[in-house]
Amino acid sequence: MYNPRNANTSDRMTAPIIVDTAEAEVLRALRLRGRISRTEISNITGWSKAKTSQEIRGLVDKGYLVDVGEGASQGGRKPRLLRLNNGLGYVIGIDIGATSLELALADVGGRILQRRYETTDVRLKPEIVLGRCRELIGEMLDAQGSRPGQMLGIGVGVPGPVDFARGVLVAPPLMPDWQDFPIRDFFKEFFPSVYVVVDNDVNIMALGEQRTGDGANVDHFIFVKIGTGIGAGIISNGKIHRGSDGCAGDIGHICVDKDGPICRCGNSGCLEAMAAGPAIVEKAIQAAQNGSSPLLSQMREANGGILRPEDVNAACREADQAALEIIRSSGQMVGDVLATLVNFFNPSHIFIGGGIANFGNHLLVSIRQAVLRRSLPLATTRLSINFSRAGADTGITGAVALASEYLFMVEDGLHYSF
Amino acid sequence: MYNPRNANTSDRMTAPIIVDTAEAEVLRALRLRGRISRTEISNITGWSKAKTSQEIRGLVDKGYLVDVGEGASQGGRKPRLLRLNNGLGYVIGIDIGATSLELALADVGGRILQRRYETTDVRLKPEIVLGRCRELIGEMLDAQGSRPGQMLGIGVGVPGPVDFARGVLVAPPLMPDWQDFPIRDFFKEFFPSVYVVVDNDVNIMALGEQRTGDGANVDHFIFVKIGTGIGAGIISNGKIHRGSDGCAGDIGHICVDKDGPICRCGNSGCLEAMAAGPAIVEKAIQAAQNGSSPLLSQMREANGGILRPEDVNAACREADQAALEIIRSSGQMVGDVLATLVNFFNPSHIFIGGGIANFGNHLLVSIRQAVLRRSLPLATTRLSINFSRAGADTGITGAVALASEYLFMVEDGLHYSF
DNA sequence: TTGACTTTGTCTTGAAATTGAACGAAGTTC
DNA sequence: GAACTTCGTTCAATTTCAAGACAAAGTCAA
Repeated sequence: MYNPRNANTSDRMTAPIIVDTAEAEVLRALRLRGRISRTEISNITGWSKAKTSQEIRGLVDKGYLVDVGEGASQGGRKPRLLRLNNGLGYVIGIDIGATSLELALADVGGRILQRRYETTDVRLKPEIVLGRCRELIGEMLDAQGSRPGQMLGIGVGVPGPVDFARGVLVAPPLMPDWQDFPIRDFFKEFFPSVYVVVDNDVNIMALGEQRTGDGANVDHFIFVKIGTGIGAGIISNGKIHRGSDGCAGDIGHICVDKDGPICRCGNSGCLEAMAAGPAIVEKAIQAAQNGSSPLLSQMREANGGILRPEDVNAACREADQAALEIIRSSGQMVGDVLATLVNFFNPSHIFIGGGIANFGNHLLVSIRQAVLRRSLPLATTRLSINFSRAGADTGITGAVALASEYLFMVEDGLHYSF
Repeated sequence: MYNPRNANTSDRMTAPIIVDTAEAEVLRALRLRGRISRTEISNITGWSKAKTSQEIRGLVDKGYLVDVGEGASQGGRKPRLLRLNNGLGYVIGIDIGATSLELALADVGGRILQRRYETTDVRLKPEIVLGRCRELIGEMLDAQGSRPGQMLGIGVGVPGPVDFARGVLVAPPLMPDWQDFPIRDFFKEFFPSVYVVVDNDVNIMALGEQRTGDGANVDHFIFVKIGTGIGAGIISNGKIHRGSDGCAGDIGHICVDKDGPICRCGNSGCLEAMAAGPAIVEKAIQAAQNGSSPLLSQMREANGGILRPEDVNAACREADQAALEIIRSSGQMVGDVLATLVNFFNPSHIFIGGGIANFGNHLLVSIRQAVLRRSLPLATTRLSINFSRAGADTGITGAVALASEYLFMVEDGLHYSF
């Protein structure tokens, strides 16, 4: 195991672009709109036209903003629209899953320009997995014809509890070798001028939903990932709620049945052990064996004795009763837990994502039913529960968003603008 | 029932004292410390000594701040300490419980100067209960020798879900007649220049814990009230989390046993129906009847056939096994729910308050055990679970804190300073 | 006691930040 | 095509702010 005493983990994140408070406000206004005129910025910030004009000239001179032509007239002279200079450089998003590795190279506006996908095993040593990430980053930069210094930031999502301030994993059940491994420094060694942000995989999905999905402008929502494990990303007041130890949202090990099967965490009857991907497969195999589902049995034989969650999904589409019951039961367990969380947290939206998220409406309906049955009416009348539209892309989108989140930093070091 | 169409509910709260951004910063620094020198304010705000001096002169001239003499020397000239001018006026805190009414008159610094306590029945019409509050406020002001205009704000805590922005109760199970009743306007009619803030009773307890209890400087905590009902106040990032409909923290109706007794909310096996005061009494009566606790039986006879939660508590102190088991079982149910919430929210502290909160360590120990057994180690290693030190005073303290919370308002109307 | 050194708070002054108003450019509307 | 709008810049006037000088009050050690 990695020895943390040898690590030189940098507790302080450094952003590549330092701006002053006024510039940060312009950038914040910019993010609200995407493309924006000077007059609009003046209205949003409350500054005089003179100051706004001057501030923007500074930002354009530094190359952070570019003029992108005229906008529609409001009854007078057409405004000149500005946006972030995409030529400023690139950011990298990395989504590390239990069995896969996904990377994207994007411009500072968050538009993805290149992607890489590979299968891997996260139980391997971090040097191996992250080393491969470094290689792939190099590949993408080369393909982009990038000059040194054009890569500005890296956002990494990992499937385990993260101490966000230090950027390390803490007691990750899935990947014990990663405990306290200084992910940030590992990348910084190769790309010294780049800042690196590490977060939980579900948190980045929530961030992705907020930035590029239906979570925009939603104050309070929960993003639930159902895949090999189950986890939640919490947006409270428009910001990720990480809790006091950075492990908020770890709902996979909530107890749903005291007499349930033993989970890998040691307890019995955890939500994850009863409703996530492996549990679904397990039940499907039983159904295939005991003859209650000839279809699943047939699929299993065709697959060489193996069943995957996708097969159960396919069986659902064929209206296979056993498969439907498996999914319905998973949805109900997830929904029962969510009902508790809805009463407690009162979000306006719940987004479901992860590998199981494409399982069509059977899953969604049973989740909704369970939540509505057990939550307070006041909390559910305006509650929306839906799949994340970004689907399988939510993770990588969020990783890119995480990277661009900390691109600009206010000089006092306390507040992040973007 | 009150007809909301006739109401003229003012959606916008108006604070009696409007300050500019700079003044608000001084007041914020003041709240951090209580009494503070100009130099300290200069350090906290980052302003030059000149600006600080000038800003404070303005606040002293307006009468908001007063000089309270010299502080201890730091090796040179003694600083002159400033604090909020308590002579500025009074605030009123009102804590409305299911069966009781508690009011306090405090100075703007939150120091309670007078108190009133009465039993009532909250199921009565709001005009009756709130009318009595108005009378008691008048009494206290008279006793204080107050001039008109000296009362600045009222903070009201009510036992039900509150739409905080509008200051009205929404679908309150305990008090249906209060639905949409314009509490704010009811007081404003009598005290026109006063602002009124209404919030859930548990939220104000959380606020009280944050202001005058052990919750100071704690970023994320949950305040759990166990009394006639069970509810939670959530502090996320130092602020009350009210959720998207204002009903966050309503954990009393989380299901702990699908086959449990019917709750007044209509569902079965709610935490509140199984572990709160009435359930404890119910179990105690059974124990008294079936002979498993001679002590409880004896107490019941002495009380004229009635048992109260306090009696069960007293029996616990006498090591009565049946009583201990009742409390242990309540604690475990509360703890099981809290375990879920700890995994989800990852607070660093949980404070237990309400009528059952004086039940000594038996309750606390069983809650702790249940939480530790079912929560993630990472979330519990630094978690503290304790009774609220303020005890029975947390509610009224919080109501006063709520009133003083919105005493000063920044002129842009968006940010509250204090 | 005395003299050197600190801390606190005020005041003055010059520099920097910010605004208001004027103005030209560019469009719309009737 | 005249009158009115909107957009953005320029420049002088004003406001804001910080640095530094200074006086007051106090500590500390010889």
